[in-house]
Amino acid sequence: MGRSSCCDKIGRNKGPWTPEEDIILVSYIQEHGPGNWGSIPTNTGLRRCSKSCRLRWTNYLRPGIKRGSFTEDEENTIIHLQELLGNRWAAIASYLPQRTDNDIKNHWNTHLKKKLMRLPSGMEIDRPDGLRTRSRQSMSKGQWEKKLQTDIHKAKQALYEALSLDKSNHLFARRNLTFEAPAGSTDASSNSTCSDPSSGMTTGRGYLQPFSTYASSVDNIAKLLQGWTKTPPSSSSLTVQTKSTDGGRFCFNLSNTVSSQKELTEGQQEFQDESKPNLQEMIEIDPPQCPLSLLEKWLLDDNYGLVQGRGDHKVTWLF
DNA sequence: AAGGGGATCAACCGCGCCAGC
DNA sequence: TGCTGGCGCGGTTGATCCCCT
Repeated sequence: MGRSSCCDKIGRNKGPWTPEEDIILVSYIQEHGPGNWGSIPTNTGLRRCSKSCRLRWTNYLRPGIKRGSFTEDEENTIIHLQELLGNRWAAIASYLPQRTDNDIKNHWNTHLKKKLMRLPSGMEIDRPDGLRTRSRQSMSKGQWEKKLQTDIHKAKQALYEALSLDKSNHLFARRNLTFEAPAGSTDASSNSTCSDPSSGMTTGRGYLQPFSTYASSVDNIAKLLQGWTKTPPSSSSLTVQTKSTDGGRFCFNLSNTVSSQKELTEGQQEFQDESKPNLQEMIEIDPPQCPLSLLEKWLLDDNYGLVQGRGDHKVTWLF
């Protein structure tokens, strides 16, 4: 007989989480930071085991999670990494920080496995960068790993250049942007545009995807936390508007204060990085000094975010 | 309109690792 | 050195959704 599950304890809830439970969990983590999962049921009165709390947070409530369908690029990355690493979903997820290992695992089992099975042996998978990779019988692992590193390096370089060009404008940091998903869109991250009312400029989803990514995640939590706030909104703020899944307009802001973070413990600071946005009916965003520096750090440090396991998704907070 | 079956995905389960004692 | 508890991970389950007949 195996040992009994921690969830088997009398009085423990099982099954789907209720919005009330989510609120309790998010509120607690907002205050104390993630980790020390065992103390959560005790301190919050949640009738959930520590594992369940951790899972709920990492797979669903954690900010920065990108939900919705996988892009072709993401799928190809997963396919290659699966070939390289096997079913080490956490390791694979570390290359796709916005996706959870559970998501990737599910997507692999439900879509990609079948997709690969349908491909005749030797069929090539198109990659957006023009490279072509043979499925199931590709180059050696070492070769592919090198190639992956090169691809990542190229992507970083392109991003770095893009940011260098845009730094002078710093549109999203200094100005009031309106960020809208098309009416009827079920995923704010998939078809969003961002416009700068002062310049009339509109950017595509690539440039501001971090916002939309966060929006899709915030959409889950913000609905639960309407009216809940810890700190008053900042005066110089960035307002982001999107439309919620039910078609109604949905606004949020993010606030980020670098100096205050220095006084926090490492664990708290990591959490602050992730969860800084105050989730309110209308949440406020300060000019994202910290997000940009995080991005810059990632750009400048080859190892940043690439070798960290699932528990250390410090780069999930991308802006 | 109803229901059957496949697809999807959130959540659970059990094992292994590791740090602290 | 062995034990214990906390946590992470991969595999699996089951509820719900969706499509087809």
